Amino acid sequence: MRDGVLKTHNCGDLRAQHVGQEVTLAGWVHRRRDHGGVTFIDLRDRAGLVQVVLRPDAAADASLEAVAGVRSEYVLRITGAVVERSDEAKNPNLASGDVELQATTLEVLNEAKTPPFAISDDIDVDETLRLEYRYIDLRRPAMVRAIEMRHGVNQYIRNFMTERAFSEVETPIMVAATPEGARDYLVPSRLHHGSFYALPQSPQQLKQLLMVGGLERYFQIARCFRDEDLRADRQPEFTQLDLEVSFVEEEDILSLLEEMFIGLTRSLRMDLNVPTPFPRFTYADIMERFGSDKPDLRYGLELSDCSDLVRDSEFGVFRGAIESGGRVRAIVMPGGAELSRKRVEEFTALAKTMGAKGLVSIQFTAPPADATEDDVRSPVLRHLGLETVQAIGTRCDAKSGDLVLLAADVDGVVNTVLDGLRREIASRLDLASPDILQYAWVTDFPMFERDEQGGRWNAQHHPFTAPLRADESLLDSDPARIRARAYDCIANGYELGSGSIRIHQRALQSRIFHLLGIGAEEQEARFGHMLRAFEYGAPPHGGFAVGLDRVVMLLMGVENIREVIAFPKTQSATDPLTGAPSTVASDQLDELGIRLAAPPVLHDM
RNA sequence: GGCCCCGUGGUGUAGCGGCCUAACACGCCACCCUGUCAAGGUGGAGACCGGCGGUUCGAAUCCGCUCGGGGUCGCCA
Repeated sequence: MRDGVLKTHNCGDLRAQHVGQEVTLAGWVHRRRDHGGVTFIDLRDRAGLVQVVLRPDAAADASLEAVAGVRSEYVLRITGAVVERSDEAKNPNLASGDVELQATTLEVLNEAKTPPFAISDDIDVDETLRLEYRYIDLRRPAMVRAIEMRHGVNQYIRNFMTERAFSEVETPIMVAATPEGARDYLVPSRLHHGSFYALPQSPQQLKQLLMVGGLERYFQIARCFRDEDLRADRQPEFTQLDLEVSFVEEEDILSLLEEMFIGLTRSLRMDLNVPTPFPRFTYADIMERFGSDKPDLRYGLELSDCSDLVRDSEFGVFRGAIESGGRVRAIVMPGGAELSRKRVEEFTALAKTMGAKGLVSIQFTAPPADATEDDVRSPVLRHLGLETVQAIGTRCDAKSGDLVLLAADVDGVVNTVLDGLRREIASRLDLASPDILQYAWVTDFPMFERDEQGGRWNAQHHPFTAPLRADESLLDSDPARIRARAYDCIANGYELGSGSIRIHQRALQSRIFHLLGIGAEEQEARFGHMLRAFEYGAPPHGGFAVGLDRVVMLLMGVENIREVIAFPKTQSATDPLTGAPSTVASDQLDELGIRLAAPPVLHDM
């Protein structure tokens, strides 16, 4: 950085090479050590810490006397000489620890109240308090690193995309509401009472229109908004790398993004192991093997289908589940045979919270193939018989000392339950290495899924996704079997992004809308602009969107998206710092033509 | 909407029916101390235990409701 007026150097940047120079620093008092005659101040700025020595004696400038009143987080400007410390006085724990500043003048730029919590990485502070005082929390080194990591990601992406002839295009934040998909955040219109803008869930339609507009290669680091319940990896507003390309097929998009992810990770986290090329799975395959479309692939723990082994057994729970269209599948916990009954019951309790009616356990203290009844501990040994139990153990590839857990239900429930158990087992056995970032692709998603009532079809990805060419013939006969030209990127158990090849022909798009239960009139009202655009020479195109908050989260090795967002919201979507959302004055509502159905509810702590 | 966990001085915890007019560490305040770097020494201030209502002779400790926070299932085209 160019020498400034208030400071010539950063505190954290001072090194032996600066010895002999007179410098002026400005920063915060990280710590003060008053020894009577001499006082040490660790002065902190964004770059780090440096020790300043102040000796306010008769020979010194009178300004140094102010050090007596200096407290933590005071903002100081200090001029002095950079000197090398004596060998005994060097501090190897500090990047600038070989040198220190001998202060000649001191200026208090601002005083500070004692902060509500310590500015330190190794302290565990209530998160609401951190958010209420986020401007103090951001001074912690971990937060500084996270913010800088975000910047690094953004910068890498902009360079990468620019080098490949992509143009960054901004799209509107106030758009038309889309009843499809997630709940919209709405903005009332003053000029059109009763009408609302929506904040975009993603720039999906606009980027497709950019393709029709001939842009060919678009990207944007775009803010997206979805009014749904929050999670550790979900915020109501989040940032996506949004991109769209014309004249491409799946392979173009996947290889472009794979190259980007590899380069991004290696340039920002050289120490991380990134297995390449990224493995690819079809949706059907990955669901069968892991029960999830975003499994953590740093460990195995694959699932096994045991339905055929128990179909004819006397155990009614299994038989019943299969007869009503379900299956019996299993996961193995290596070494789980030594768990007490109580510990095994914990798995059952966990499974029940995820919708399972129960969970069947089998503990093997011998290889399943030649286990006797004495080598098997299971509440259903008698119901299934030793032979079946042996067969289950063999099917699951269980070893002596392992625990097999079986869930019986429809696929949806079994997948949720076994995915949950798989994560829990991996967590207990500490199977996920923090040194690996294991990316993977998932392709061939189903095009449609039934809504909750099992009635009409919904688009699994979104209604502009093209069907696999080979499956187009099923449009009229068997929509459930149609696969979409959609793909996800996953990493370490998170969905990082998804995309698809889009429909670019009006006839096919209209046909899909019909299948989704959107009639001609509704199509015109809600999607007329898209259909019309497709009539004016829409090129084949496809794209992708990457959840950048999650990417930064993985690169920082944290498990919470709020740790990499400067001003995140709480689980109930509030901001303790600014008080959002807030009530508004009644004349503000009057202008918008809005009357509240009920008086606002004010909450106290 | 469901389930689980948490809520004690500024911060983090302990206490889990009477010994609590609440303990410990860090921080804070004052004084001492010229080389420390999580400085040190001496002394001191600071919470009525998220809120409300019950149970009990008696509650921070038990119960109910409620508010706030976190995790998760549903939800997230």
